[in-house]
Amino acid sequence: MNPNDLNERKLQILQAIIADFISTGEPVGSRSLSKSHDMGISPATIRNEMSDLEEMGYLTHPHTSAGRVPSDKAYRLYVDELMDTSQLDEADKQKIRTKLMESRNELDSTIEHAAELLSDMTNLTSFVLMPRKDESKLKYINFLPVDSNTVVLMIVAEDGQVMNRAIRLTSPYTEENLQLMSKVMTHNYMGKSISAVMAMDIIDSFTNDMESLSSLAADVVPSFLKTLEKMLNADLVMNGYSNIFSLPEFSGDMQKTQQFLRMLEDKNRLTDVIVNRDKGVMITIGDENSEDMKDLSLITADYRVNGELVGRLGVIGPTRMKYGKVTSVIKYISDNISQTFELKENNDIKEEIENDGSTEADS
Amino acid sequence: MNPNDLNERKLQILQAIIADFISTGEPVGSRSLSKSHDMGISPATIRNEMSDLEEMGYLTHPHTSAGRVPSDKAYRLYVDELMDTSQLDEADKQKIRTKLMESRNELDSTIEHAAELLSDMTNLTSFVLMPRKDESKLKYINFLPVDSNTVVLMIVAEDGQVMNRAIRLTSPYTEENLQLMSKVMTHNYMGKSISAVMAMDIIDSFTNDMESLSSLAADVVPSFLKTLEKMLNADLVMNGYSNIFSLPEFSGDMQKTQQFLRMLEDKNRLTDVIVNRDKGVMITIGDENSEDMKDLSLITADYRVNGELVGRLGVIGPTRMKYGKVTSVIKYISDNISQTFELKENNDIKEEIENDGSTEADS
DNA sequence: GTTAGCACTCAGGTGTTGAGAGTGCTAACA
DNA sequence: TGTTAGCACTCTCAACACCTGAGTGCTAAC
Repeated sequence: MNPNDLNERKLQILQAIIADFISTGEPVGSRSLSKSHDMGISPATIRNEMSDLEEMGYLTHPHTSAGRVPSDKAYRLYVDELMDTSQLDEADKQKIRTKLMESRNELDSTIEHAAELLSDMTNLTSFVLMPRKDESKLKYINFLPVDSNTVVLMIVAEDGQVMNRAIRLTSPYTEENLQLMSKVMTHNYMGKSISAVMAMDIIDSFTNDMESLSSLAADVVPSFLKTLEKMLNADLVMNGYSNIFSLPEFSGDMQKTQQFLRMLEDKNRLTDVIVNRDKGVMITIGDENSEDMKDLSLITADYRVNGELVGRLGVIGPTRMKYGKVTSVIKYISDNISQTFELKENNDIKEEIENDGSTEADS
Repeated sequence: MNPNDLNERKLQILQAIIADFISTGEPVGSRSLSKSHDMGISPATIRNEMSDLEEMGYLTHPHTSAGRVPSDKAYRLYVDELMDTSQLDEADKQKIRTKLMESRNELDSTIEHAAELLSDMTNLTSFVLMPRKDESKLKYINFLPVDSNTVVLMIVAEDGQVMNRAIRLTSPYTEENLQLMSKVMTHNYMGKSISAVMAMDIIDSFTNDMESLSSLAADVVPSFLKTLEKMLNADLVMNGYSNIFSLPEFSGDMQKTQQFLRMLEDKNRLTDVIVNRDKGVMITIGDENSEDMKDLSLITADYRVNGELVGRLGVIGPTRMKYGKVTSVIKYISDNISQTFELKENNDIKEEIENDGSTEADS
């Protein structure tokens, strides 16, 4: 359990095995290990140490005459103690900065770009959770006429989120009713959080107090609720799901591949898993995950907008992944997003370059 | 070429081969054919006919001692002349109607449901193109303040489409400037189509005429253009991409599967292909498609909203698919969407059921 | 024109075999 | 006492041969 169980040499051997296995995907044997990493020790000695490591649960054996493979426990140790998380060279950093800068005025595109970068640079499947809005407060509700029996519901929240949805009415409306409806709803829900509004008994308040609106309300309220729900549901953007085909652990095994893709297709489930992870950089390996991801690893990190923790991004792939590199990439990207969307006060250095001095506006 | 080249018996045999192959996926031989379809003819005779059919290009041979497989030309003949497009039983129809009814007030969810239905019932990968907006005209443009350096741009079109996007400004704004900007832009672009606005020289008009807005404009206009572009880009919803794993043509062949999934991952390309298809139900088989889809078939159909052709839906899968069934499903779904979103005047029969008479509103 | 018979072909499954990589154990060594 | 060489043993994997079943094409008879 305790890494202190392992003497220096065991640690060194374990690290070498993990490094070799991560880069090749093949079980590593004592002989080849003693060749590739010159550690002044014979294969036989390595075998003895390996045998110990296996007994301690750090290594496993696919079959008698195969080399050793790191266990989830070994990866855990590696991630906690051994790996190098500063594996990004300047070129990689530059690439990330450039791509994220391209769209630095718009959160949505930035986030899409982040997902692309993430899957490109790790060669894994990446995902980004769009900003969460649980506690965002409603600002106003508006109905726009479209045609004789269609209106658009528009919900605007204080944090700038706008959500809209076309609604077909079962009975005609009047302009006045529509405006009244907008006013009443805005009045009722302004400043309240989405979840608070959803908990209210909305239909009733209309049938009781505002009879002239009750027919319109009957059409509109269900859509209103659904739209609120949609605002709550964090939107998951994914990228690079076909990357797994280039990984040996999948390319031989159709069933595994299918399982993986089916798992990804269940976005709700995946969103759930991601939402419920710890803050900060979190790495879960193999059986630390739930059953259906028990031979996958998940690495996630948060990003902030205006200093507030709003979203999460990460990758999913086989337990054999380049933890060091991947973690560095994720960290760098999430930090970069957070910085880009820092409060204005804190980053007037770079931003002002674009601004050629003709500023007239002033709040 | 001409199906009239084929006498009654050849047609019958061809149809039988296609039917068998579609349902099993195995090359069909003369002997097994004479067993399964009793057509009072010996295997030897069938062999002779098959040989003729092969010479005419309707059948191929994976190798000497395998059975026959229909060619793309055979499928084309089958689709044009032989297949039965009324293969939906009442249960299927019911299922479609029910699911689409669930969300009949909201176009967006209806369309998502349509994609789900389509992939479920065909066991293929389905896609639905959201309503197209090339010619929709702008109604107004609005900017909502969010925080000291973020605003939300909101574009509303006459057809009820609303698009919004958060913009971070490089310099502060004033409420007045924001409102002025909304007014000016609304005034300039109201009633113009999206494509027309995109063709205009927007930045210039601000730097010349409205100096006080030029700094704000510099921040806002690029995002405005990007947003318009996004409104133009038809949004593609896909479903059931992992269905292909259950098909024998893929489940043996990793490379083919990978190719298929990579093709699906390039949404822009796929959208392009779908947008450029003919109106109505269109079936393209194998090499009738572009190179990268040359052993796939594509079936698409349009749906209308308020009588206007707005979107398209369909499936993609191996050339061996149940053309009759699939076509029936697609047709039924697209008709159903179109009906559900018919102009109110034409479908007051069903709709009124939900409406319990307390209608007060009246246009 | 249709059919039975027959020689021929080929993919795919099964069994065998040998090479290669690896382990574990033992005995000798420093 | 820890380290190492040597060796027997194990297991996978690729190659090879072989067989079977399904199918074809051709020919000759009906």
